[in-house]
Amino acid sequence: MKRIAIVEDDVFMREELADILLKANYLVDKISDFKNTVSQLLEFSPDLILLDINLPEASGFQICQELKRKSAIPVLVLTSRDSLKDELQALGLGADEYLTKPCRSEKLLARISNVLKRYEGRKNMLERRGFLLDRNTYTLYFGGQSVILPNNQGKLLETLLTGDAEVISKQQLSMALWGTIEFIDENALQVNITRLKRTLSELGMPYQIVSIRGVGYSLKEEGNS
Amino acid sequence: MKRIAIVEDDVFMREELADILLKANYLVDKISDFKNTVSQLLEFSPDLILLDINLPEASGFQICQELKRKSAIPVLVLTSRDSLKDELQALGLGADEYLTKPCRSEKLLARISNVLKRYEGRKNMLERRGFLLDRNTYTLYFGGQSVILPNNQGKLLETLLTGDAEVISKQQLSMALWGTIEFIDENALQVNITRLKRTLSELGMPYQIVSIRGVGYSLKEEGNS
DNA sequence: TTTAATTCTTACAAATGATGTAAGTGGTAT
DNA sequence: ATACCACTTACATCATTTGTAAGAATTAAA
Repeated sequence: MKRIAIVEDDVFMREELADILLKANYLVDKISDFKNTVSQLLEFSPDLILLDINLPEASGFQICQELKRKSAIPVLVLTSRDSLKDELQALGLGADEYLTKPCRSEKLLARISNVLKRYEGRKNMLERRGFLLDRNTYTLYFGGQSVILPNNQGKLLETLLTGDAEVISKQQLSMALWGTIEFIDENALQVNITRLKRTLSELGMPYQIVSIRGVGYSLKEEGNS
Repeated sequence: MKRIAIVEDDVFMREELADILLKANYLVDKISDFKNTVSQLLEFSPDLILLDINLPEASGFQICQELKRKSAIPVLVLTSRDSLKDELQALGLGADEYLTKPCRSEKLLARISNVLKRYEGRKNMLERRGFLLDRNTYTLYFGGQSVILPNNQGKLLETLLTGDAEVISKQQLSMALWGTIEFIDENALQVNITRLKRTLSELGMPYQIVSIRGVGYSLKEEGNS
């Protein structure tokens, strides 16, 4: 059963949407506090997000942009602002669908299942910063290319990407590779990192693995210090 | 530069659309004969298809369905029939987008580039009959699973799929595997076919490779004789 | 039913690729 | 200057892929 998060400040509208979705057999997460909307959403990690544009604290546009940067959850913008400009902006920010209220519930449901179908089978796909990584086979997609990463390199890239821009400790990486935190073989880890570095640079990726002395590694955009 | 095919019987409308697309820097293929629309389209193999529903010979719905069965080209249905029923049907048949005429050109272009972006990087993805095969790495996606096929099995499945339901000769398969038609090693081919069979059945695929005595092989749906 | 052709199965060996190990080089902070 | 940490390279081991070969099973026709 799919989970859908509703981001909508109007209580009446929110409940109506929730009702429609529940009747269509979806699980519903309702957001009512718009302070840390994005972190709340990531916490829920729904299969789809219904997003209003007019919100009290932040703009729906900002939320959409931030969501798309941090996750691969599909976003359906549902708003009463029927302006072409808004629609273009929303789509430009990566929204997957733009619908205007009022909207027939059948239409809404059709669009929702259309979007969900699009993302079907991408459950084990990790999409971050232009990377698309199959967490199962470790096939990596980037800029029209595709490469199969060896298992170890795949695990490393996966943990570096999910850690999201932060520094990843050697313990974490060791855990990902060998499932244990004891007796870390620093050298083996080192060699595997080197191999991943080589693979990424051969693909011409604008990222590079930076070592943080005594701590671990971090995946940084090229050029940034 | 992306190629877009226009399937629209109204000449005035067709030219207007072509004009809009050309100005937006797309290459345009115009279909004006609606007898073998699908084969014409597959011949063109555009990056996207603009499809009208009301057509003289066949229904746009049929065309959409057939297209989606035979190819992975995105279809944007653009019609003057503003009925929810039509929209639901079109989306149900796999259309990627449904817009009603008249439509602002900016909106059309935004939706087009949205759909194109969705298909970006899927250039070397072969999508047939529920299979999704990366022709580069031979990573196979099916029903939420993903597996890496060994090179030979990948090449075999690729040729079996692109040959589209027909019988594929041993010559073709031999060509795909070793790049030559001379000195076909029937046994080596045989062994590789067996291996592919095993892989597919392990994945629980509803297809099976049937041998056509003296000719070659064919990929058939399970249960069909 | 018998026979010959074709297709299939299985096991094995060579080639390729992934991984850990080890020894030595290079860089950095105090 | 020194000690520590990070990096490079080469090599041995292991797993996987692939062609080969020999024999079993299936099919079609007499």
